[in-house]
Amino acid sequence: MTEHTFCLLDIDYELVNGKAVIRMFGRTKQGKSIVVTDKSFEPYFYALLDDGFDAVKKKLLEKKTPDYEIVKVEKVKKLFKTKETEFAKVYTKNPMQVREAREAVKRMDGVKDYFEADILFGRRYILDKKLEPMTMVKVKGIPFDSPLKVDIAIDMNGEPEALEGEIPKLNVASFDIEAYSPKGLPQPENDPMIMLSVASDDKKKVFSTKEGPGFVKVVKDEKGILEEFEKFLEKEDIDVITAYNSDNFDMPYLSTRAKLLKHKIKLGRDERGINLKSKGRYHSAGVTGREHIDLFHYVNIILRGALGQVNKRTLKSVAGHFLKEEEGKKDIDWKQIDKYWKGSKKDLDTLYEYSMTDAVVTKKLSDIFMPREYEIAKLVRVPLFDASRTTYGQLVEAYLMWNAVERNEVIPNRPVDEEREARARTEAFEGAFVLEPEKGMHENVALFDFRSLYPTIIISHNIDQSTIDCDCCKGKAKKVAGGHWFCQKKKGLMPIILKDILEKRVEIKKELAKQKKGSDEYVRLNNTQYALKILANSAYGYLAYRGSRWYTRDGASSVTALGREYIKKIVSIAEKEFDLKPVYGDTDSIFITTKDESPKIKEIGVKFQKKVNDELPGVMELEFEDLFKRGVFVAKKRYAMINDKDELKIKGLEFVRRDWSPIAKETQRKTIETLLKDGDVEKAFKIVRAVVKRITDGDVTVEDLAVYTDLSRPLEKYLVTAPHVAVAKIMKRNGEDVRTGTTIGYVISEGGGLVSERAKPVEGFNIKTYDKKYYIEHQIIPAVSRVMEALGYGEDELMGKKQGKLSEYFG
DNA sequence: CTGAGACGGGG
DNA sequence: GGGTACGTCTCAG
Repeated sequence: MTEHTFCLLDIDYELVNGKAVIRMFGRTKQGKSIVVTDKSFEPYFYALLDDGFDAVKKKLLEKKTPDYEIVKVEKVKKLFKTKETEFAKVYTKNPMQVREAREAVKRMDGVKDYFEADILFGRRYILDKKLEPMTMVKVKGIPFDSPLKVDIAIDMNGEPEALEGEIPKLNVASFDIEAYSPKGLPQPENDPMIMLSVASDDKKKVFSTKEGPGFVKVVKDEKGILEEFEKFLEKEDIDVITAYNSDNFDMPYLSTRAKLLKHKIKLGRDERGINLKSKGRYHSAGVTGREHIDLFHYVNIILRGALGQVNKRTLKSVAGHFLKEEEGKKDIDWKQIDKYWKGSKKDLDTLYEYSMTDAVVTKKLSDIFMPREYEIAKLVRVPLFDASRTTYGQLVEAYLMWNAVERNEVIPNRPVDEEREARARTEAFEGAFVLEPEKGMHENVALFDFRSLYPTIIISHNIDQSTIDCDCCKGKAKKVAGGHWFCQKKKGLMPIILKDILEKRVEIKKELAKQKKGSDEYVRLNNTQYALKILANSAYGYLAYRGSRWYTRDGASSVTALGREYIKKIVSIAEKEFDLKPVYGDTDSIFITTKDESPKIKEIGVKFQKKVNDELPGVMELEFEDLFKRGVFVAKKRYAMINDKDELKIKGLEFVRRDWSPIAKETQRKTIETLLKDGDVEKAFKIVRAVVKRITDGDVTVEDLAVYTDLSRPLEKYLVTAPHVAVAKIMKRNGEDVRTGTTIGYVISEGGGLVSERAKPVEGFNIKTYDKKYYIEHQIIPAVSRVMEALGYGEDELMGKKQGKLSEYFG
């Protein structure tokens, strides 16, 4: 018997003689890859009874069907809707039988319902054994010969034990592929892969078929590229494979190419290929024993809010956001990849550089993102593979689930389809309160906001599925805003875990303050507190999420009702008790200044904040956020601010979308910056007028006007003829090969009729024929008008139709 | 305003 | 595989 301590990377199971064997994959303290099997774990679920346990047990064990086999029934006590309740714990022979068994059991006399019959076997194991993915586990067992590609294989004896402590260094590699496709997005059925690049901590390689710089390893053919990748993963003993949008692109591509080349692709620690799954819009690609993590999910889910709508979620944009410039993505025009590939040696080297950089940039991003993902997986106790692909709601749910198990509470079922749909159909309830802004420019504005408003409301008022309108407090508990009451005797699971999350976060932030900025421990703690913040902020949404196990729509609407009450209350305190001027407020924040907009707001604000906090219940708190020297409020949710450090805070104004021309985007940016930095409306106005004049005078380039959009499907599949579709049709008639993925660049030309009828291809566009009126009225003016209107300038003035008060400048 | 349909990332 | 499913925006009616 040997003992091993390893970091739990992944968990799955294998059927051996009709029984499930748990497999844990990881890396030991000593840096060896390991698989640990456990043959002793049995699948089960709970049945809620309304008849005597013994009678039901007898019936269950007697039942003989080919679909499932009930091997054991035990009597257990669990908390069910806050009350201790008796359940039958029903064991089946293997996990796949649970689905059949649960329905049959539910149909039996004496059984009311089943519970916890929809939890994946590996996750069940983690929950029951109280393990945490991405932390250390100690096991004892017998070594055995495994066909898996691991250093150590152990068949476990006894129980696994979760341990505190650092995890060993994991072998992480990033990869990226390039394909040869003369037109449009590469199609794996037709277009070969020409190179694959990998980057780990100490290796950087491109596998391809042509000679190139030192980092290129030349192979015979495309199949050789696949084999070289497999060899790399095996030799470097890779634990985590990361890439960008690889669930949707690279992995399916590799899979299809391998199939066409009649090559059995083996990227995992066993002989199986890539396990591709597609559920609706979401795809996943897994390989046994290694974690394939697509960083795009992290960007798309976790960073969504942080990046805002302006920033695209392309690798280039994300790299630009997180990496220093010199580390950034090399950019080549990928429409030209085929030309670089077939071109001169210099062209080919450029392509190799590009391919290599893509893998390196991805690796650098994974160095930042993966440790964050580790902390998330650990906190919610879901294997990294799933945690990295999981939405906010599911993360909260996972956290509730392990807490329910720890507290011996029954986990509520997920809603069935009809219930889900019914929830989706219910009318939306009133959301947050937004204070109508005082439009225009303001100076010396202080911003205060509630620390975790919704979580603290849920905690303070004990809002939960199990506590809302409870029988035990009927008539006794006071109804809160929104008209419901919440149990005064028993705490609900959601308030309990939220309190726990907020307290943990405070602790970690204290600890963080003691650490040296940038140290390993600092980064780890910072990632943990970030993950806790994500969880806390997602809790409210989860209450009203239609797929939620702990759904309580009325609970969620009570949260917003209380939120409205609190924010209105502080607006009133600012006005009535401190004679301040609230200029804007949204949900949990308030922008205030003094009546004369003086710097005195700084001192008065301190007193205001203290007064508010004295009145708030325990965990609730109003915090000082920032002081702005100037700001322009345009409308609800649309404003731009600048603080003393000259940092800009722009919200809602970036309705610069991809169908906007560069000249419109640039004009909007310049205008806002000028307004905030100089506080000079006239100057901003001049900028707009100058651009309008440039357009009128024809002083622009095609690139100023061009909008680029990709075709997302075959041309004939478009039902609506958008401008880029119309242009694609023209290009096709001209003999060009336009297909899915082809980027269409177009400019709007002058003339009559629909915009789409006047859209012309960028290439060969006669700059003299652009539609001046369109670019002024539908591009420039809309981009700046909302801001300028808030400052008292109408569209007519902007366009110069009316010689308003600025005629002196342009007269 | 409401409902249906497009779209994201990837080369 | 004990999981069946996203959120946001635009445009037509």
